[in-house]
Amino acid sequence: MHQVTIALVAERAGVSTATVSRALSGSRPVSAESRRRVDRAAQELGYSGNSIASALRRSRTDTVGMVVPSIANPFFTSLVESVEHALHQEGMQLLLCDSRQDPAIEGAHLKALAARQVDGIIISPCHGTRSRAAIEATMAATPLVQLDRHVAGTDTDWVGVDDHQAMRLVMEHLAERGVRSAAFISSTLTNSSTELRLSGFRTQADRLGVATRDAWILLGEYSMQWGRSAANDLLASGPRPDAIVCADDLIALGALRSCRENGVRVPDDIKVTGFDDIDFSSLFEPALTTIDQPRERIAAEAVRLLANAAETGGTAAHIALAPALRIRDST
Amino acid sequence: MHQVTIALVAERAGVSTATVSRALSGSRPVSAESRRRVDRAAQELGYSGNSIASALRRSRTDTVGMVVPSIANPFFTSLVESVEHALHQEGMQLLLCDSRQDPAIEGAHLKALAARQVDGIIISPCHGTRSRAAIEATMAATPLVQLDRHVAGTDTDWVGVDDHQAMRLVMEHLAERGVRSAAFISSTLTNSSTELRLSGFRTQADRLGVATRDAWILLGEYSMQWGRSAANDLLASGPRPDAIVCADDLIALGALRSCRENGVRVPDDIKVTGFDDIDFSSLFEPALTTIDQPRERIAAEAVRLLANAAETGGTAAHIALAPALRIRDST
DNA sequence: CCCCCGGATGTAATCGATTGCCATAAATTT
DNA sequence: AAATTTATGGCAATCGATTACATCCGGGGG
Repeated sequence: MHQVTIALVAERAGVSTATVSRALSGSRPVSAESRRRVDRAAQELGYSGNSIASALRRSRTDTVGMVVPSIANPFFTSLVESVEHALHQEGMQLLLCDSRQDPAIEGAHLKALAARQVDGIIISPCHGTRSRAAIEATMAATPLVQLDRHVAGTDTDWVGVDDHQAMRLVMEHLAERGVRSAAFISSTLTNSSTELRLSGFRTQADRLGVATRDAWILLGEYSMQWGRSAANDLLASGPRPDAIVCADDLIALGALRSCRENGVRVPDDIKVTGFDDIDFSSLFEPALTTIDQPRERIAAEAVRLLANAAETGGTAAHIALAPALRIRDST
Repeated sequence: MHQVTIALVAERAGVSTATVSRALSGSRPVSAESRRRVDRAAQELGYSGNSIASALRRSRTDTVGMVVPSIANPFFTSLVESVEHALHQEGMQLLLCDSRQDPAIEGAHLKALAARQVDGIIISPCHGTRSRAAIEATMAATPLVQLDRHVAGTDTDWVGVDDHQAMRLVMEHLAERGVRSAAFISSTLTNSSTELRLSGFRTQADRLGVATRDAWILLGEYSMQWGRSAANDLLASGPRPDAIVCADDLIALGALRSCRENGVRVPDDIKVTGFDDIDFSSLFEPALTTIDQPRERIAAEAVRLLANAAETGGTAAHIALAPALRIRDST
């Protein structure tokens, strides 16, 4: 069966292709009579349009590309979901790419997205410095906004959460609960949010008189496995802190598991906090105290920034949304 | 800055656009000299191609669309991830759509994907009957494969797991563990896999002499919340079964939680099984006994089917892969 | 010495929708 | 009644890459 083209519709409706195009898109007024005939012809032929041809002509694809370090990480999953919803509302679609924490794959994805003429790119860079070259090459040709994290030295829009503020909420809450010493489990990654959370932790610990020590700063990766093994090490050796502050929920859930395995009671013996408020966190036992990132809003802002990118060629926007503390049973 | 076109490259290399196209795509031989000049010119100009134009001409987009009922459901998340990987290997990209369990949204997505001339569509239909019309309309124009579930009466390729076989593994395992009665918590959805799991449960219970009763068949939705509340009901009233068999891991995790809250010990007082083997299942306490679906292979097969769809116009393939039982602490 | 063949290249048509520009007709103004 | 505006509609160029077809060249065979 052959593709139903606008020309076919035009012929059947007894009008020109121009009129068909106008009738269907409403880009210019068309007589009621014409519209009716076009609609009917399109209906009868099952015309559904060819957005490729349309995209070529308009140089708009109504598509945005999104690149995340790992689709399977629940935090990114829910960002992807929110972005998809936001785009769907605007009649746009999502090209999803997984960089698998690899700057080379990430670069390839960015290049492919640019070649596809996407209207914009939303990216959570996988590396704090090695993602830079590809991002800079891409942003020259395509509107780009960084999500959650951003690469040092790049001048693009960014939307995320205020990490320092978040750590302040966490630490003040712990201090109120009587915590006098705390460990911090995070990732070795060098991206902005990872670094800001660590520096926020240090700053607030100092400010609130919460003791830390170098051996209590454990850097690995964002995963339950790492959280579990890091907490195992922590609990096995030396004095035990009053609290374990984790840079994301996966790590925290791993830490909770380790505590249980080691017979350390949470929150009585030790308090544990996470970051992200993924779905599982509230359903774990004990339910995890964590920072809720306003994901819907982050996604919506990102989409909005891309939509406006064409107009405001001006300076890059940095939007740090306010985090919220979700107090649960782990503290 | 203007788009760098093939014409620009041609001019700079001192050859025709035809030669540039041939040199870059290798579609036809080109002299070593020409190739060198073209490569250099492309390099210098930072030419990156316009896949929209290419797609229009070739009527291939190197894109497949994927429609899932819920991106956030960990099982679908991991299918999405696997599909993305498989596609990336083939140099293709993924347009991801979330139908949010709504046949209307699903239909709109399918229509949009068809209009975008995707090379193929991978869908997990959100409804057993109401997804049918849209799927049938779409499959006429675009290769389509259903994943995991399929809609009754549609004649498309399908890849999933052998649900009956899976239930047999679960029930035989439980019977071996001495289970004499079992409840089943599932979803009200009417899609194939939901129904096959239920009928498989019944068949195997009969065969193995495991007692069931109507009040022990609880249908709600695929979520932890439902699993928890269903198990609460179950544990609150009447005699308690030896085991709770769940139609997916989310339900099972909710059930596990309910057991703990109700002071029912797992696996001593009651055994619990899931289905899917999502990442969290092995990290929960107790770790969940469940069915591992070979997601990578499901994804790979789906992509392969789409790739071959053009050639084999023949009959639809139904590929039911073998499930594997993962025995853990919950039994 | 002429013809044929195959490799390399160029020219221009093509994919399908959009839109600038002009034409026509009807409505309104002067 | 003439002039001007307004409302519609059509023609054909256009987006950028691919490719059918034509061309050109040099070498081998007759």
